[in-house]
Amino acid sequence: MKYLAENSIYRLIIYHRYLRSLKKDSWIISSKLAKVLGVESSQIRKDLALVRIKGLTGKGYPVEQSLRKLEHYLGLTRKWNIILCGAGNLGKALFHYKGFNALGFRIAAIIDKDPRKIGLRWNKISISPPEQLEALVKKQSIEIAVITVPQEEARGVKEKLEEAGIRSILNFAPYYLSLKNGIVRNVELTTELTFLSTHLNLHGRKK
Amino acid sequence: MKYLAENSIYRLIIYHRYLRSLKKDSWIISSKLAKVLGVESSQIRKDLALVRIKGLTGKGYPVEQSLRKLEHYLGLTRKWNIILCGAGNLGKALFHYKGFNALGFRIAAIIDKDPRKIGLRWNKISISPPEQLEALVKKQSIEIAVITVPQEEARGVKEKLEEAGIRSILNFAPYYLSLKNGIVRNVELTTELTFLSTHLNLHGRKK
DNA sequence: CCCTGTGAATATTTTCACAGCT
DNA sequence: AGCTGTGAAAATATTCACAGGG
Repeated sequence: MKYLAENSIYRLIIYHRYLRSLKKDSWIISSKLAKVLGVESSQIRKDLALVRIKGLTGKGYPVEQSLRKLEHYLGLTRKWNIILCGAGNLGKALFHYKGFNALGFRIAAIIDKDPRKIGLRWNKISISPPEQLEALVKKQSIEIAVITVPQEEARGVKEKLEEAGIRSILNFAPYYLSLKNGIVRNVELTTELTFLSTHLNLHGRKK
Repeated sequence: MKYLAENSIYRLIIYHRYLRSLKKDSWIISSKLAKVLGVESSQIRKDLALVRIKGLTGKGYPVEQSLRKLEHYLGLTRKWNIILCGAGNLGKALFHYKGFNALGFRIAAIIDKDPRKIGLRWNKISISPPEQLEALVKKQSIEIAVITVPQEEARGVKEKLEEAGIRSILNFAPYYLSLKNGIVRNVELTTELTFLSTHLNLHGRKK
């Protein structure tokens, strides 16, 4: 399967989300999508071509069929089991976030090292101690991990996940992680806020 | 002030975080930082040169002085007031997240349209109705907004913020936002998870 | 005519390679 | 000897521009 650049994947995900909001039997033209993302329409056409989405000249792209193709390439035609590491405020907020079930993502296990939390249940999923991480990953066929532990524990958790064979991590801890054999998406509140402060700092006062 | 590319800003933020974990009177060499991010050391040297951070040949970069320079360029030498829009689970988790206070970020106002939440206080900050958004922004000198409302409300909130003169938004709602005169960081759980599923889907089975 | 598909051109980002300082 | 600073080269990403299909 052809290599997709990170930027293209990102845009394809946005297209997918946008197309889901349209009527299935309608058509969408590349320049409309281009405006959503603020890029040239040729960029959209190239992205779509990468995943074999074909348009009709003079007409645009068929929404329903394009959605199916996108789902296929983005891995959204199947279920993905997730292990949530860290049952704090953020973990809880993510757990209760509704949006991702519709895309096939399901939190199938939760771990936390706080003995007061172990044994508690969130919607029938019980919170387990870190020792059970590997067993849970195997038993529940988990392929994705979400880390919401504090900074100082992030590295240890990552190593445990690595040993358990996890190759995809979404990390919310303020500690930059990477995986030799896999991918980590580091999402960090302070990084994002600092982006904003930098922009205000450098370009903020004009106009 | 010189233009900084988005990627450079991102890396500078990571350097900043990393340097904060080092002893102030120590030195750091570019190849060490390079390993953290998985890029070439020349990249680091170029990034640092962009913000006038100078190293000593054969020795590296002085940690303390580099930190100060980074703080200056990243806008971390002053306080930034934030308005949190949406007092749900995610809003609450972010509100209680400790890490960003140390960098000068402070949530100074909270709005929510749910009448049952209005008037409640989180650590002395009371939850206000959306009608007060503009007044709060003005009175508290707020320059950054964090959106944690549901998808269907995101656009409306953004427009209110825009009218109130906000130019920097961190958006957690699953609705892609952009600002004519400003910057939006769109952070979305399902987008990030889909990134991971895409990678597993395309490259997952090898090795 | 309107819009896709795509080579060619341009712009941007990253890496290479090495001169030069201490 | 060890590491910075930086032009030059290479790799990537994006836009331009237009041929061609319905």
